[in-house]
Amino acid sequence: MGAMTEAAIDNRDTRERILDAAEAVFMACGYDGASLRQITGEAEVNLAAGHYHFGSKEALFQAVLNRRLHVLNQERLRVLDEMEAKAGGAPLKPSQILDAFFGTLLRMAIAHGDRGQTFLRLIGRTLTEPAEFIRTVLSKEFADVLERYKAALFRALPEVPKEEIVWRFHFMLGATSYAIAGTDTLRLVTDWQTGAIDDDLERLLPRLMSFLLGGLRAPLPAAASPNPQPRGNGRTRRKKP
Amino acid sequence: MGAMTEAAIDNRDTRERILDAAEAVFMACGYDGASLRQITGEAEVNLAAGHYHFGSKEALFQAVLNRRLHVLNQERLRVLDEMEAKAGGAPLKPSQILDAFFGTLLRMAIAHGDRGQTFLRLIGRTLTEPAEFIRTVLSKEFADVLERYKAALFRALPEVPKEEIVWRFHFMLGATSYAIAGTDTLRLVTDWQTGAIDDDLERLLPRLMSFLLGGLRAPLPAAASPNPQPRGNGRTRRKKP
DNA sequence: GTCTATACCCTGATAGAC
DNA sequence: GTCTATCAGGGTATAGAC
Repeated sequence: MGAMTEAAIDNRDTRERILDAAEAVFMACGYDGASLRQITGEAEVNLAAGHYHFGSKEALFQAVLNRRLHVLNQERLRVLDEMEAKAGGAPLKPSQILDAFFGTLLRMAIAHGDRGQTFLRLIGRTLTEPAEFIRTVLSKEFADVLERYKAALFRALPEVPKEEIVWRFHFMLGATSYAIAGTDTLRLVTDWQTGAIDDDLERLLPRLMSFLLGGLRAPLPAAASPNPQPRGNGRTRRKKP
Repeated sequence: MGAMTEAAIDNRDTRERILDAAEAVFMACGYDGASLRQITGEAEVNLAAGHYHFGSKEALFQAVLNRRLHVLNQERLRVLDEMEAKAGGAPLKPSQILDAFFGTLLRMAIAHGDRGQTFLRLIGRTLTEPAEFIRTVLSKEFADVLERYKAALFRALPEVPKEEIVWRFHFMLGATSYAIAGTDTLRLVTDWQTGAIDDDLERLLPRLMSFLLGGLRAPLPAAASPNPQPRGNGRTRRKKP
């Protein structure tokens, strides 16, 4: 403890500084767009220091990601645990599950202010990164959480085929990634130069949630019919037995 | 005409060869992952030929994209025109509009076999590319189509605020991009090593369509209340005045 | 006009001195 | 642990061959 020399302090600071700078630059430029020289320059450390502490650009990105994703997913598990405990064995409602998964994400981002927004956009961006190794990282980090949430959804919607639920989970992830990847993408659809992006972040949650719920609980597609004209237009609802 | 010298023929072939090779490599490696040397090498042309014909890697990518996107969006406009003509002034049904937009995409892909699948994955991948210039390209290419389809949706859902429709359009684009970006992403959610991906492509359309329709027509979120617990769980429907 | 050869500066990565 | 030097590979630009 008294052995906490200046060198050791510097070391810890170097690592943290690199992580912080990397998060900002990755966020601003994407994985490929960011350069190690830019990151280490902003962190005011030597170029090789990045390689010394993390080994490679990929590993650095992975470290940046995990630092945030881990606490998010732990929180997601905690919330789900709490809900299931409170339900005492009864299946949860779909709206509860979606809120625990997607709501936790957005609420954590809102709670952390600007930093949270950066983190949110980074995640959104990352979920849409095509690089192979990134999806490997993600699938590992998300494996537990997704398994738990899928199970919860299976129980919540026993009349919906599991295959269908998995697909719809996938659709929901896509919609959410797009929504949080930043307003850049939104400009594809709209022309508003909404300066009020911060406002919109708070409104995003209810908006997104009703969309996701509507999609998750939509009438099932006609079984195995490859009919190109879906007929599920009306308000037909699946009847309970 | 008689002046169609060998040089001119070679010229056309060079451009086409570069485009074809670029499409394949971009598709396989993503934008950043692909290198001009790899592309020109596979096309068996000189490295600088790419730069001569297209000016830059970005411009080449843009050319690759537009070649496919243009015909897709033209078809989308044609289908919408046809529907609206047939409706004779009456608003279209949301299901028709979504089918014209998303169904046209998937049906064109299915109709073109393997080539179509490549094209589909390329588009899905592109829609999730974070690079700035790519979204610039996309927003130009999609401007007309999105404007037309937004207008159609506004007319189809007069009781839903336009702002909400735009958001939901955005969500739908995200869900679809994810769905078609390839099964790689799907492995995040599922463990099935489904070899039958081709089968699934045909089933994707009805699946996706019911999800999107459900989301588009979902009950509206509680107006301006930043309540984190969305209550739109039941089938409450917005009343007409 | 088309295409080639070549050079320039950037990137990520590594080895070895301190 | 930290830094310097150096490497192969990337996109880009240009001068010159046909």
